Amino acid sequence: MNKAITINDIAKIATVSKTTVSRFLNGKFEGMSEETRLRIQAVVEELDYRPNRQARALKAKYSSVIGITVTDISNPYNSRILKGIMDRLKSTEYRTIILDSDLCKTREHDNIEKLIDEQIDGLIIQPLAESSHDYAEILKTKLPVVQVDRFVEPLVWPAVVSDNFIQSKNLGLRIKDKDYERVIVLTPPMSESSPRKNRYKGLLNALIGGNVEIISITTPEIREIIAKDEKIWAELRNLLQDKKRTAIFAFNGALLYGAVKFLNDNLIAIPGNIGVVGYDDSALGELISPGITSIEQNPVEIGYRAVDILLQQIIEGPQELSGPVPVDSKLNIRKSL
Amino acid sequence: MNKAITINDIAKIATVSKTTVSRFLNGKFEGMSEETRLRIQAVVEELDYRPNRQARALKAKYSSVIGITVTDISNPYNSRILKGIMDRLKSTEYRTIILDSDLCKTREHDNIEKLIDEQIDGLIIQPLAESSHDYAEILKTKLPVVQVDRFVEPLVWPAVVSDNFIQSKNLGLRIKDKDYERVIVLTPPMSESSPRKNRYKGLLNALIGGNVEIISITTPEIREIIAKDEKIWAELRNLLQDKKRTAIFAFNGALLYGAVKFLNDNLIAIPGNIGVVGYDDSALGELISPGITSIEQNPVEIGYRAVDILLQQIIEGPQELSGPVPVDSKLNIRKSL
DNA sequence: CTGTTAGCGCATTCAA
DNA sequence: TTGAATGCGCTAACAG
Repeated sequence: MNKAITINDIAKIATVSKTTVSRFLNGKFEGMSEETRLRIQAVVEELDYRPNRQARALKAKYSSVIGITVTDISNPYNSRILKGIMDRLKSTEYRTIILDSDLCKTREHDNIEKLIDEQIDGLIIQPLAESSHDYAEILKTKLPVVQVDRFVEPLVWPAVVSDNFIQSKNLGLRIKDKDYERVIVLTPPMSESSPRKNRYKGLLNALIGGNVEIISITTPEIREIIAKDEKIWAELRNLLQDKKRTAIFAFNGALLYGAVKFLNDNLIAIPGNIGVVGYDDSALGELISPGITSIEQNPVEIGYRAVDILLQQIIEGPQELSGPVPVDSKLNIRKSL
Repeated sequence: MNKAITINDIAKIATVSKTTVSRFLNGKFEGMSEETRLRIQAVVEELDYRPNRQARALKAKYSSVIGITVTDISNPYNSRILKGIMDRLKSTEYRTIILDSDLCKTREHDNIEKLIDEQIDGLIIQPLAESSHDYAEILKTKLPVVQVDRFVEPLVWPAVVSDNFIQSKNLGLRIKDKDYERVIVLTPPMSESSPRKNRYKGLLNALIGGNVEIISITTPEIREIIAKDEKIWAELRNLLQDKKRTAIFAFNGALLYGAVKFLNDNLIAIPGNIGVVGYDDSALGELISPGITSIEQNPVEIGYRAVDILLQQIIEGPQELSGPVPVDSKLNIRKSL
């Protein structure tokens, strides 16, 4: 950090005013003689000068940083959303600050405040709260926001999410076709997450009026890769006592893997009387015996789209909102159901 | 962003000078009357005042931000390192800026420059280059740095890494015990990564002087979850022609899963004539039939330790260096080898 | 086409 | 025990 060189140094050496250097730095070449431009450029390159971003942000009132809150950064699905975001942003001026809420609403709240303190120009949020009203600290700013993966209602910010309803509906149809008498849904609390709600609705929509029974087991939020909470599996074991022909539908990868493990451990063959299916965050379903039929989302694409929408908002101001932007997911049909 | 309140506002309302407010904010209470302190405190809380971080950083020459570069943020192993880092940092003043090098050295270089521009107080790096000399832009600063997962030599910065040598050596011993005639190592280029080198060395150390042959297949860097590059598997198929009793040792999760998939697809039963083992980034080995014997690292712990060491450096200045700090990994013995 | 001037919000001398 | 003055590095009127 040897006495970083500043705009003043450049100005002095190039024998121009710092205003002119500033103009140069910001690409405002209109009405600047080619000669001075080249002169400044030479000095800048020579000294490998890099403007101080804090100073710029302080003065200019924009920071070129995008804030991001995710529910849990160690979740492989989330980390692929981040990949998409960062990849899309790499060719721009924007930096990101990523904060992990660790599935905790209080922390999410703190994180948002921290990000706002950071004078971010835009926010990408995977919301944890139940309603947009819970985000008063954002609402009272005019900050451009886009939601990813989940969204809160009323829909005041754009949202980019998987096509949960459709895909779960298709799956519901498949379950019906396969003559299951019952489906057991494994999900963390639905009230807190729009995808879960929509997955449930899709399933319901496919099964309504038929004679397939739907039961849900509501689990805690899962942080592990394989859900091992004994209570969940005890409850499942209980339900399975009656030997009904049952499809188990896990709403996330950890529960899906947990279910597979449970069935393995209990030597319950699949797909026999019991079928298993679910959302596969790690995309490893094909390797897990007997081949897990699963829904594979496209988190990288979600990240891409979110950035596009956010930048558009930042540049052109608020846009029309017409419902969440769906990103296709894919049903990988394998053996387990 | 409705006209954010500043230190001036606080000063005015509390009828003190901004100097005093500044002192208050920085906890310099020595020789400040309790009365003014309480008065300022009241106003600050009342207005929910939050100091502008850019201005503070501009003036104070430190930013309270930690920069991080990872090779690939979507890698579940890396995302767990990040989890550890962020988790450890949450109780501190520090923020993080994470940049993804996407397995590309040029991008890593750019990222480091960007981070330095950001006036970071410290850097956590998962290095992609081959030597510390490749990091001239860091070396010429006095920036506190700690390496995670990998390290470059000569060792000029602390490094927190898995106990690669030991664990691979143990594995080598196991391979020898199981009477394999040959081990085929699946790895991306070793020159670029200290863990790979040390895993190889550990294996070698266990096998040297015995009569187990070691062959490596060097693959490209893998970005997918399951390595599907046909060239790799064609080469493996070729080697396997001779029906030698072979242990396949994959140096990362994607290759491990790729190998399992290859063997599945080709109906090669494991563990029979062929055994499989490897580093399991996703920690799903227990679910993959027939149960994959694998090495499970502890990336979260690596993150923790890295933060501890970095903060110590930031606060107390450079510390003695005595080799990389090892973090225990674990050999999960299952069926595949 | 370019420079002068005036801050942005804060921390830090130096005085009082 | 407190304040006035100064400047960090930059951008943006407003002149010229």
